[in-house]
Amino acid sequence: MSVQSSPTDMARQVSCANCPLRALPTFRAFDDEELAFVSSFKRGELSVDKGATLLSEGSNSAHLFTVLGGWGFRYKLLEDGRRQILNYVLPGDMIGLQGSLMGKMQHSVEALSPMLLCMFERDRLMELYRGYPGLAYDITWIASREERMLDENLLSVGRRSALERAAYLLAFVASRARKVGMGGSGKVEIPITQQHVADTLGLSLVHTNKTIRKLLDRKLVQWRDGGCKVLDIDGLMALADWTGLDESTRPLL
Amino acid sequence: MSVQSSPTDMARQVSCANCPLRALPTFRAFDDEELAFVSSFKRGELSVDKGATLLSEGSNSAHLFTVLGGWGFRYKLLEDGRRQILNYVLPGDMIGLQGSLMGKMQHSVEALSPMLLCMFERDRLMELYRGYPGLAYDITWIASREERMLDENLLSVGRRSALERAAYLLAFVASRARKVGMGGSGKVEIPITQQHVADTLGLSLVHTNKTIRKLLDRKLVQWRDGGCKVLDIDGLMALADWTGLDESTRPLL
DNA sequence: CGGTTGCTTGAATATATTCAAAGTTAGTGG
DNA sequence: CCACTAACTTTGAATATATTCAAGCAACCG
Repeated sequence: MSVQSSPTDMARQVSCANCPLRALPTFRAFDDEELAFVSSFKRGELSVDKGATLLSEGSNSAHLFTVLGGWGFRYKLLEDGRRQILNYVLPGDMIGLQGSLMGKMQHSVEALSPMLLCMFERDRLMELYRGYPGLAYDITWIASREERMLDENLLSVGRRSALERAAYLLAFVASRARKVGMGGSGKVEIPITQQHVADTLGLSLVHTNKTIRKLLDRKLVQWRDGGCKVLDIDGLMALADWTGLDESTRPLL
Repeated sequence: MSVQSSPTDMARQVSCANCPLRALPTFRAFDDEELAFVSSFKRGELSVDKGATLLSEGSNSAHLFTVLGGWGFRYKLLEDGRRQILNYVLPGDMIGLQGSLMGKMQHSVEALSPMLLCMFERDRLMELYRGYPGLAYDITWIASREERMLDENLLSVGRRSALERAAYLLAFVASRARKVGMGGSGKVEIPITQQHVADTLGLSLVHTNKTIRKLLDRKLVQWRDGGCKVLDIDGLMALADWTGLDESTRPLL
């Protein structure tokens, strides 16, 4: 449950070519020209504490981010405070794209742990589209991937039982985390509270607690240190009738 | 509840420049060059009956479509047959983009009424990205718009009460329909059954029926001819605490 | 130590599902 | 024109699932 975050003494700590994320097999290789552009597109790094609001609904953010490290989540609120968590954001994910394309943000993003982000300027997005069609295609691909994850989440909230939903959620987040090297060789530990789980599944806190208990009893997960340690992803997947994300590699901007 | 669909005697019935949809104020104006490319990108028209499956989960469709007329919906199934409707598709919407970008379809699309679609070849998508960055941007914008709608749907299914959910759904679909000229000067009639509503809201058919009854009692909608006539969109919006899609204009491919 | 945050529990209540059946409507074929 | 069917809507009752309310507990922090 740790994230490397060092004080921001320089505007540019990690060069894109040496980005540790890019070395992971999940991400497709970029050629030199693409890498050079992405490097120049990068305007700085942002590091935030756990609990920080990165982007908020209704605002008109001038930036676009790629997560370098840490965990976060996207959510929406109703007037009276009811909250729905839409998806989680992990290293390699892009945030703020919706806002960059369409003006105002329609959702908020909050950090679940300390986070380190790569910052891009939305104004240069058109330049990317003009000069780098391959990267433009990648951005559409990334938007489409988010859509696919939302489809799955909606299926889950709409049609799975509480137990299946919880199993799906934890398997889903843990398997995404694995792919970006979180948890290393051991088990993934997700830094969420049961309130976050409740707000993702569309259930009350009390009922979520009782549902998670069943997963604990089956030894599929452990709950500790204010987080969830996922012991048996395959078991969770079987319980939820979920076959996993069938991604081979994906782009990293 | 009618859709103009004439027999397909020619491969190309409507030229893009004269596309009746394009004339609507919802859609942004395209310049001649863009219009010429879109026209050349178009490979034909597809007209299908109510109930037809346009795209199905797991398949590897070679095509991309824009809806010219009629109603449809996107959905996913669980192994045991439980169905979740993810979103509705209306004239001006693009379908099959996810499949085109990422290979296999992860959801299915079915026609709710007779539909007329404009067909594009996925192989030429890269050509579009290379030669027409403005259109490439538009496609990303379209993907992002779908994501935004899914965010709203997820908020609704996860956090709204049954009554609020039903009100939101009908207001949402009706207001999208209005924008593309469906219903003309009168009230919008949505060609869905209560089973569709149930599968969208994540509720059982029986409970959905009892919930819709409350909307009927409040005279917000009427149910007839196997469809829903939306009488009072503002009333539905107020009930659901939903402020509407804040779109000005959007691209039409 | 006192305060806060997060987890846990039981009981009362509310919401939603399942089961079973019947009514309605439009369409089909005799 | 009528009987028959299929698809959709409606209803009531029994049951299951989930929420709310109300406490209490454990860990952590200043």
